[in-house]
Amino acid sequence: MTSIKDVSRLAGVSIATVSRVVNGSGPVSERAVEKVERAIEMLGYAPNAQAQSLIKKRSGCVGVMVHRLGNNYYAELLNGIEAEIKAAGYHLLVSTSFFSADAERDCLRFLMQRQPDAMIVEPHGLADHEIAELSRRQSPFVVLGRQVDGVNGHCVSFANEQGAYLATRHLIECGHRRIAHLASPTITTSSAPRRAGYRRALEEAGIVYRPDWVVEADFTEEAAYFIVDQALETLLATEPGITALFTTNDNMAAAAMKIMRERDISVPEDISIVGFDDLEIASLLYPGLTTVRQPVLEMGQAAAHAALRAMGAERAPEQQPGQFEPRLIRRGTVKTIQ
Amino acid sequence: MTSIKDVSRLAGVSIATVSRVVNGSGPVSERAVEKVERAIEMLGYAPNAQAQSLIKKRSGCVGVMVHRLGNNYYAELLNGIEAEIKAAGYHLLVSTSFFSADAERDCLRFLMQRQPDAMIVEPHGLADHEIAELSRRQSPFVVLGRQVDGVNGHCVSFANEQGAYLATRHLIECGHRRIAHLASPTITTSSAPRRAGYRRALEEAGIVYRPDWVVEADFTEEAAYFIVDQALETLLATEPGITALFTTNDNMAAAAMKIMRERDISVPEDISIVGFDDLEIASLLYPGLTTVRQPVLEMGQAAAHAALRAMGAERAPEQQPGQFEPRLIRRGTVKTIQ
DNA sequence: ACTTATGGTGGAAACGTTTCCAGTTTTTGG
DNA sequence: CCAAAAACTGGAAACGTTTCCACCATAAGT
Repeated sequence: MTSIKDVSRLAGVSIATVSRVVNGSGPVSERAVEKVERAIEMLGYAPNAQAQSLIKKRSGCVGVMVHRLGNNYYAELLNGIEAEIKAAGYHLLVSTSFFSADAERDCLRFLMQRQPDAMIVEPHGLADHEIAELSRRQSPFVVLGRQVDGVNGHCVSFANEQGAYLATRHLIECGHRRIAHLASPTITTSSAPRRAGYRRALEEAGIVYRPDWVVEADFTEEAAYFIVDQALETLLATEPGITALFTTNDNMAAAAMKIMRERDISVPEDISIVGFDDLEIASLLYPGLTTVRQPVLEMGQAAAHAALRAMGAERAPEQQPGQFEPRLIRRGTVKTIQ
Repeated sequence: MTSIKDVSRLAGVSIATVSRVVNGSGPVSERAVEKVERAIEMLGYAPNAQAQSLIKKRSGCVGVMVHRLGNNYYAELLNGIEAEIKAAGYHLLVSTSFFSADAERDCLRFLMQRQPDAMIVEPHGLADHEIAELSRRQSPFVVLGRQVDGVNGHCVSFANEQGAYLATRHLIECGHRRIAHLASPTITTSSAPRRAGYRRALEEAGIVYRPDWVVEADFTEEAAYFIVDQALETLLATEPGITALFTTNDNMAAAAMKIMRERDISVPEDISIVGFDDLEIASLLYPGLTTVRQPVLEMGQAAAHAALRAMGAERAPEQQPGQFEPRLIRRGTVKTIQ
């Protein structure tokens, strides 16, 4: 790697002068500019970003922690984040933390050691107080997916409980009373509120909540297929059987629809389904998936905006809401019965 | 931010000693270890990764350039890359370069300035010679998606021409002769070979190639929907109409299926469809999408392995093939006619 | 008791930059 | 033509580390 020293030597000027022409700071004679530029060209010199950020106090990077990359939900989220961050001239340092508090701690430590100018994290395993403490170490700090008290920064979240409530209430309004719930693992932040929303809608309608009708499946689709398959096995065996299913996300709903098809159970004729998220797949499936819209892209953008604003970026847009609200999207997987 | 100096001061030892206990290098007395550890604990000290990699010659990061994040194809690819890279103790520095040579140059420059220990890039706009030249600046350098001559590193690619040939031949074998092709923009590396494979199958069967039957659509799904809609408008209007469609990827196929449904064109009764990639969505759609399997996850892993091997990582697996081969996956979107 | 290993320690150079300061040259205005 | 201002330049410190080297003890072998 060629350094600034090589350039200064070749150009016959001092290091300071090279630095000035590279950064356009301070006055430099035309003659010197020319010599330096020629030397840079010849050597293919590019400044070492590590050395730069060591002395300036900014790295030009935003650290991002999410669970996985290989998932349409996170793809969408990252898309929202990246577009905004990049437009403001920053770049992304991404790391994943599969579902475990330890992995999250490791991930965060790694990211923070690189001195990012801001952090955007989506914690699941970490407790609130730990997140709050961490947020004090890194100034712009935005947490995605939940509101945590005492955090030194911004939180961008979604009204999961209300979303699940809307989904379940919709099924109830369509005459369903035997409604199962395909839930995500309890470590997921959205898991508990979605279960709660489901339960609230049930109880509000005077329907008794049956714990054996909420079954847990993994978030990953590959695993989901088998687990959903197994879960449905049990669910479909009960007498009288369920007439509707509320799944904790669209991917699970898609897997459930496939499994039902394989078992000659018609959706929505035999069983109605409501998903969650309204990812692109929801509109591509047949029948179109009735679901609860979570504006994932916008949430990513909001997180990025919050970070940019806190960094004092020029292009920092106005304050966004901290919590996003759900909206029911009716398509073709719910049938009105009786 | 607390530095090693703060720790050394608090512990009452020299900077060198602190460094030794942090890294477990060199001999340190038990007493000193204890004092230093207590000081680290109290201050919450973590070494500055930038300073570290400035003097050691490694950063622990692998730079990755892909086009977009918000796409199931890239999500899968990144998943493959990240899992392997992370397992070897490295982390990802990700940046996207929307389809333009300039954006790719910028992206690469940014990434390389951070002195990654290796680079994994998926170029589209850049010419071969430029990539080859770039590869000489950064030692472990792996290029994804195409084989480029003279590159100083490894290439992981897919036999796109053959894949498109298989897809088209399958349609021909099922009796189709009026087959259209929904293609990706020409800047995409996979675009030309897939068009060529489509054409080869046609000509091999003595079917005349009609340029007006290959229409171009954007890679992004949102745009795809409208463009596919428009493209199909023209395609479906021709007399005698097409009986089959080969799309350049599964997302486009999914969009096409949706559009056909909206127009009361039955798949595969009225029109057969073959996709490309075999992403998860292919098996989730109804009817299941017949497609050409591209092992995206494995390709990501292969790229990561190549990088790790070149970095001399302990956990570097054996040599992977440079080019992956296609395989036709038959599901339900192709009907045998006549 | 005298050399020789050994364990422990701190000083200082180095990594590649930016930036302050002081110095030198050039320009400007009278 | 002279002083003052402005333009330009290079030296050196600083950023937070690691690591080489030298030093001092203490312990071990003759």
